[in-house]
Amino acid sequence: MAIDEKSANTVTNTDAARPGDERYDAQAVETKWFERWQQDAALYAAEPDSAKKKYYVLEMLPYPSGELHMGHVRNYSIGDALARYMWMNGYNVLHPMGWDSFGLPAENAAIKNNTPPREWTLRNIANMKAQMKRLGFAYDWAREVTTCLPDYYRWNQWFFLRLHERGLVYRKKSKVNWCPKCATVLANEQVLGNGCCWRHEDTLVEQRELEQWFVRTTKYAEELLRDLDRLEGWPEKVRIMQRNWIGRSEGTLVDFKLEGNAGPAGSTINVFTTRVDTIFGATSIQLAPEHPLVADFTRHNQPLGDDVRKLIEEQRKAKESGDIGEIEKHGVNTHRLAINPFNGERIPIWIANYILMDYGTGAIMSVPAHDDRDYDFAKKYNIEIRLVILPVGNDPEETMTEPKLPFTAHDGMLVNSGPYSGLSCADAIRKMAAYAEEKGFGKATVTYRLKDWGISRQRYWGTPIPMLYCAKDGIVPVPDKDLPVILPGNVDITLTGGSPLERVPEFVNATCPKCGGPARRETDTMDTFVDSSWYFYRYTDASNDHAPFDSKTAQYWFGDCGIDQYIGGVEHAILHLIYSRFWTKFMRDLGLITNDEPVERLFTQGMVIKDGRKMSKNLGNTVSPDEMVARYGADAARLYSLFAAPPDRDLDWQDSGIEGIRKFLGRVYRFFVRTVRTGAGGPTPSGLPPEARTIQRKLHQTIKRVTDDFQGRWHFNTCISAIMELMNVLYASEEAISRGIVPAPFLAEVQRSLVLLIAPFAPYLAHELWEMLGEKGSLLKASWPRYDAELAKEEEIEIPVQVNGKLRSRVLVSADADETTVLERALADEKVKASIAGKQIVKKIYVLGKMVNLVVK
RNA sequence: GCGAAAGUGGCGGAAUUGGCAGACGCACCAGACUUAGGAUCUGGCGGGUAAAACCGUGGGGGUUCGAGUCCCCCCUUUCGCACCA
Repeated sequence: MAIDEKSANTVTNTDAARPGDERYDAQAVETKWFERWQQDAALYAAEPDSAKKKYYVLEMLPYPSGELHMGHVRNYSIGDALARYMWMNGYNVLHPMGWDSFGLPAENAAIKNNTPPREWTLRNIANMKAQMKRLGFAYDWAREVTTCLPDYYRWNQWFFLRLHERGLVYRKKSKVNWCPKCATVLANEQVLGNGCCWRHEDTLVEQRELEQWFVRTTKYAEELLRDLDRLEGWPEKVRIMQRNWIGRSEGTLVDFKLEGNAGPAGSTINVFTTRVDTIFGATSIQLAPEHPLVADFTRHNQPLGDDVRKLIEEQRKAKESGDIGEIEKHGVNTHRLAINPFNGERIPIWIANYILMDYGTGAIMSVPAHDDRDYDFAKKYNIEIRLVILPVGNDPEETMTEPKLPFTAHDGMLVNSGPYSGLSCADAIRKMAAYAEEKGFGKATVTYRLKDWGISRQRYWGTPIPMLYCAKDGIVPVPDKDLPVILPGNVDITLTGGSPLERVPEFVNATCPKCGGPARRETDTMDTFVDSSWYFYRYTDASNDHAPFDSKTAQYWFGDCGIDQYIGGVEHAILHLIYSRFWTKFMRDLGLITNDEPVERLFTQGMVIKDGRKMSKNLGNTVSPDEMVARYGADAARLYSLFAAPPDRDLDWQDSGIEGIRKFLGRVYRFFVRTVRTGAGGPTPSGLPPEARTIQRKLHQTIKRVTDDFQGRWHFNTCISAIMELMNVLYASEEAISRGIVPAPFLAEVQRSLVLLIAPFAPYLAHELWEMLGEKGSLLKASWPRYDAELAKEEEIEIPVQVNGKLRSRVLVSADADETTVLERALADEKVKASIAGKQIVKKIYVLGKMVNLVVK
């Protein structure tokens, strides 16, 4: 039946022959409210207001692929429920949305459909925005950020210039994936497991060295690591992942001189080790195949050069296929010697496939007795294994006896180590590092796994890097006044080689701002992670055209601790969230903001699974939000995505489940249709009849459960169960209600509270019911219901009685009954009597309000 | 290999602090209403039994009056990291 205000507000036919026919027409109701909401653009607007407490709730912005998927719906349903809850609690809520709209898929789509990336992207945005609006998400669209538009990306360029001024961005040669058939650069994701191009499955991808721009994220490595301890509102999992990614490692750098004429005169091999205490046990040096010295060794040694090339190839393949770590260890002996600076010993220099050039110094001292990998290698090539650490421990049997090799524990004692013999490992590390530093051949140091961030992309659809190359003045930054450097349209992005922008003379040819002569523009664009590193600051002041944002405004919304609640997928635990943290620290040092961290609380929601696998287009097991909205309505789709599992866990999508939610919404609606009496307000009378008291108790229990979950653990699935239970109680009381036993003002209070409770989860239905109740004000401005602990209390409770820990009976007692009374009642119970007959009670346990346990013998 | 999370009915899941295992929902079964029911309302629903007893939270031990929850060992799944020197 079609819903209009008239019929909804009328006392509905309780004597209808077929009560089930009062069906909830979700489409009609949702369309009505959808249209109303479209007419009020400022519905969810927020402005800084020092009189109110702010709350910044943010969901990760989507890539505009064209369609929302269920993962999005779930993510935004969580954030929207929270935003609405905070609104109803009187907070000044900032809840924005935007588009992470640069990136490769737009270029692929352009090639496939012959559509310019910009057009394709903006069309997708329009579609997804419409989907979001139809789902009823309460975003302040006036703050929409679209990263591919010049009013946003000009500030990427502005930040790039600031980084450049501070030496935080630099140029370095680096390897990129290059497909000879495509004649272009590939992203890592476009290189298949077998090392071939995704478009040419028979063509091996090559590595090419190109000059690229790097952001010096490592400058903040220490702070990024240290501040992780402060992020108590983040999942431990994410903090661990970031800690591992940063990969701080304390150790010692030691120079080994080359003997005789090995290598260029006076050259040394710089080794990084965390175990300098084992250096007297070093029996070889191992170099990464790509170590710079290797070229010297192979220059006049053809066979060695061939072997090294094999090692390089092996390593590269293993890295690409992801099973580096499992490949068989191989190496070649250079037959050169290096000198251990601690004891003057000559040890052979090898080149090995298990040494990585991009960690430490690309060279290690090999101590087979005390390292698993070195041990394997030494066994294979018959290199000496020399024990220099003995175990010391609580067990005298083990102490100072020869351990099973390799012995890798680092709480032992040194032996065979000259003057250091007898020291503990920890002491030896300190003393040996100090000695190395004093003698000038080494020092204690810290290395990180974290690398500087390469941001150059040989791609079209990204932010142009604002740099110029002048024959006379070299590398020259574009002056601020010339920003933005606009990304040209009408660019041929078919894969014919090189960066697409190189083929646009109007773009490439520029004038040097220093000398006025001709200059060539940088044709690489920025990694899209730059866009998402600071977008949430832009939301605070999205249309600012003279700065990325106003500092004061940003300060209001970020406060000291950042975004109050950030919600997104765990797949962004590392890259996006490390870059964002870096960018925040950089902006703080720039004086733009005062917070040290961007996000105070982070919530990572689980994936949406169907038929046991992640929902994805490739697997063909997707569920379309549009279809769900058309069949069940937005409320049902949202409610189900919250009901089916706790939000931090994976959600197993079942079509039959959403059906159940649809029924529930109808049940709520029908209850209102049958029971709402207009003008039934007024204070709830005291001394309610028992039928009403039952409802009141359940109501207050429900408010408590839902409120507690919002405040704490966010298990919205149990919130919704609680509301369902309340509905069940109301249905059970329907006779009392229709007979007028439940006082009308109290019933009105129940109805009002019920609407407020479901408002964060099912806004369409909530608004319809709110109106049905005759409420005029905005539902978002209504106050969240409060519970009264006294009213929530049960008057009578059922106490289970156990005998020897086994449930034997239950007794009903008043809630304030004391121990004596409860035990008396328990002992008087027939079933209890029967099970303790002939036995002696040795102990009586009563847990207040919980249970009785009688221990008998 | 290292680290993290998880394992509960036919299914999704509840049990927040050591205290009635299976809330809520799906599916299923029965009843009511009905010209009709794929609507609606009500009831039932871990295994087992005539009813009880008894058994039951991946497996095995343990602590406790009492364990899904705590401790030890093991198995499985998922995720992250991984020759990181």
